[in-house]
Amino acid sequence: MLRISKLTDYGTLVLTHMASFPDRLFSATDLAAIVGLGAPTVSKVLKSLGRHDLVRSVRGLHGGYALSRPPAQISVAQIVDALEEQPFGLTECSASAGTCDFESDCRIRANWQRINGVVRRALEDVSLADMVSPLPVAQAGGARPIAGPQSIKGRIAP
Amino acid sequence: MLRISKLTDYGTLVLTHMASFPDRLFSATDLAAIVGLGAPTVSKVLKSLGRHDLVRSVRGLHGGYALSRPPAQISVAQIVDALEEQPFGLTECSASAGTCDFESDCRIRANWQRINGVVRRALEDVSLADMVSPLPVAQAGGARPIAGPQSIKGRIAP
DNA sequence: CTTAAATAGTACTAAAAGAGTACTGTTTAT
DNA sequence: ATAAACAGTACTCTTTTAGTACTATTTAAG
Ligand code: FES
Ligand code: FES
Repeated sequence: MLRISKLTDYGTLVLTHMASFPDRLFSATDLAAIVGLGAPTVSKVLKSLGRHDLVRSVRGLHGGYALSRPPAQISVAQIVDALEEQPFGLTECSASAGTCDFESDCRIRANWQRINGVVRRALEDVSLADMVSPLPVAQAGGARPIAGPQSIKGRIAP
Repeated sequence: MLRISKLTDYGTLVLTHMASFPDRLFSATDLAAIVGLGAPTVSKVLKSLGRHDLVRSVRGLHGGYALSRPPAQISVAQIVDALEEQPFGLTECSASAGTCDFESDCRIRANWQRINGVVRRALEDVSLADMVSPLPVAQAGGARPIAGPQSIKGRIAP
């Protein structure tokens, strides 16, 4: 429905918080508490982010996660790529080749790919650094967790 | 997963074909055959498009559908609005107010709304007229139907 | 060298969304 | 009167998403 998945949304939320304190190590449990989500969910998100080298992990006692680069070098597009399963693109045919039998004769595929390009550029243009400090046009507030059933649960449970 | 729904994709496909012959009346059955989809599905899409005044319908014998305005005045954004259920926006909180308890303190909501704006503008900038004739950067081919299980079915069945 | 606090990985279950179909009603030219 | 076409509704099946559970591995600290 032209939405990013909730996990991706959670990812931006968690990373945005981490970007406020780059270099600092956070345990998944701490982050979950801060952000108001369930610990297993945050854990899942961080593991995926780690596989894509957006965060680095330290195992063992007193381990945790930290950003793997400065916030300015992590874009929303990279977060989306890390947490969405499918390849980027608004339609299946325009996202990856070979999914449509009539690709070669497709009249509108090129247009969708152009649209995809614009959308992607919009996501690339926003970095974590932009997320913590307000953008030119926008005004920002404090910290904030995410809505939905599990965030409420996560909020109630310790 | 950052995709438009298949129905929306079908909508662009059907409308693009109709845009090749503006003012002409097409029955849902004919369009289904042309485009290679199931008749009930195309019917469903056209009904939704009609409710949003993108096509006008003529009932009764020899009835059918035609574009309600010139192709240049119908944007992809309008098609998306007509066929997607949810309000426009990449995240739930940024799409509509009141879905998140912590909206007032949200640090990244403004940024998502800015991203939404860019994405929406990209969709508004492409019209049906652009879809039939290639855009500056792209080259086009002939006609083409859509992939997937039901398109194959629609293709096999008369 | 044992323990406890962490991450890593995998797999499962349940809920939501999406897609397609069926059926019944209404309109209208012939 | 009939048949072709749109209108509306509601239902079922499938796919995707979300969340959780469980087990293994790592490592600082005592
Ligand atoms: S819709 Fe399949 S290639 Fe264009
Ligand atoms: S995530 Fe809910 S308002 Fe920002």
